[in-house]
Amino acid sequence: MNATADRILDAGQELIQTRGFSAMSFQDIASEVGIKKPSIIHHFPTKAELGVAIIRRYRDTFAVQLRGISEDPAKSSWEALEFYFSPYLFFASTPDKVCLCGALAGEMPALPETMRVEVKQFMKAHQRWLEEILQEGAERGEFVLIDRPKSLSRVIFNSLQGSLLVRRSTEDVSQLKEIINAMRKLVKSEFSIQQIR
Amino acid sequence: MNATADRILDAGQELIQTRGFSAMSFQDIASEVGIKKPSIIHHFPTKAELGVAIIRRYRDTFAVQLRGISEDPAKSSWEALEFYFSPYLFFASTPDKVCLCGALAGEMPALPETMRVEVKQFMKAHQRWLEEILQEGAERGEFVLIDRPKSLSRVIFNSLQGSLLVRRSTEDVSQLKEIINAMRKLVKSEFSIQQIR
DNA sequence: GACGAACTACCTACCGTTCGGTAGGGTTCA
DNA sequence: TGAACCCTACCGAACGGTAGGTAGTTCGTC
Repeated sequence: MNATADRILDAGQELIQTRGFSAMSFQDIASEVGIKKPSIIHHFPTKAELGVAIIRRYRDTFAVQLRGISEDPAKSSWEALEFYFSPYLFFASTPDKVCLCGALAGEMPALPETMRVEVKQFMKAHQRWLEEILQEGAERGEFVLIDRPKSLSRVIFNSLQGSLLVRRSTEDVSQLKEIINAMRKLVKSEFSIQQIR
Repeated sequence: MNATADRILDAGQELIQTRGFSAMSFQDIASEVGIKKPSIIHHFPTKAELGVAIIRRYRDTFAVQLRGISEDPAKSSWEALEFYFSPYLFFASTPDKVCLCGALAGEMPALPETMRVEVKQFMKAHQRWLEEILQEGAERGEFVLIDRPKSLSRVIFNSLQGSLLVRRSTEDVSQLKEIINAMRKLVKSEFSIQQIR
């Protein structure tokens, strides 16, 4: 019983995450939703405005969920981190989906300026969330960080984004799971250290 | 004094690395090289064939250079690893360039089948190279690996690819340098371990 | 309660532009 | 003489977006 505008956003997001913004057309969305092309333009006057709306909705829902966890004192930092991993694990279970911001980052120079602004804010928010989770987990003693939270959050974030990207080009579907396992170890220092200089 | 075909490949590669294959047109290349559009088609009959030629050339030159290092007994595994890092560091010094295979991986579902095959081989070769470098370095005692070479090579490869991607969306240009420093530490276990379970 | 204004949602038909690609002619040079 | 190279002039299809119109709903006013 979704409104048409929502179904347009759904179809558009799906197409961006699988094929990319440049390769997605109004016609593709129209076919998916079951309406005609100008009807989409009725709801979102330009392709750029549609793109901005998709990014904002995605970021907002993610932000709300994450804030819900971080502000709940019953939830541990570990649970927050696992929640942060969960969408990546979901994407990895699909044939070709990647994180929305990763997909858009891949075609930044081709995006309209209004969308670039949104993507940048999106990226910043992601890195900040992750850094806060690590920082708090370290302060609580849940994590034993192998490096500074800022540096570590970048390694984790970039690895996850890269994994989704690389996974598309390898038959190997387990790659992201392995990366996430490595990241779990990274924040708990569970590696079997052979030698320390 | 390059031949026209080479200049077409140069311009095409540059455009893929900055804007992507889908967003690159024959007209863009023609303008860059200073010839007309059909002249490009004279050298490369279809866009897909041009794409394949660009990937093969890129992969071959990289493979030759890397083999030259790995087969030179005077070169250490550390030097091989640094050589592997070097193109990423170069890309990071440009405004928007990413690794060719990373750029293409981002639009895999939109690529012609012939190109997808090449990209897959490209990815496999990269991961194999890196794994061999790590393996050999560990056997020589140059590296002290914090995890299995296969798992570690994936973390490194994905982090590097992800860094180039993410860097486009952040003002922060130092991000890739930090990642590479973290990776250097990762293969030498130079982290200041706070606690080991 | 009746009625017209205004609005939303969606449509058909079409615009100019750009896309990848084709046909065929002219020039250069071995 | 003929192959390699580059050109002008096209093509059909698809692109984002516009113009104009038709239903159906909402709402203020008498």
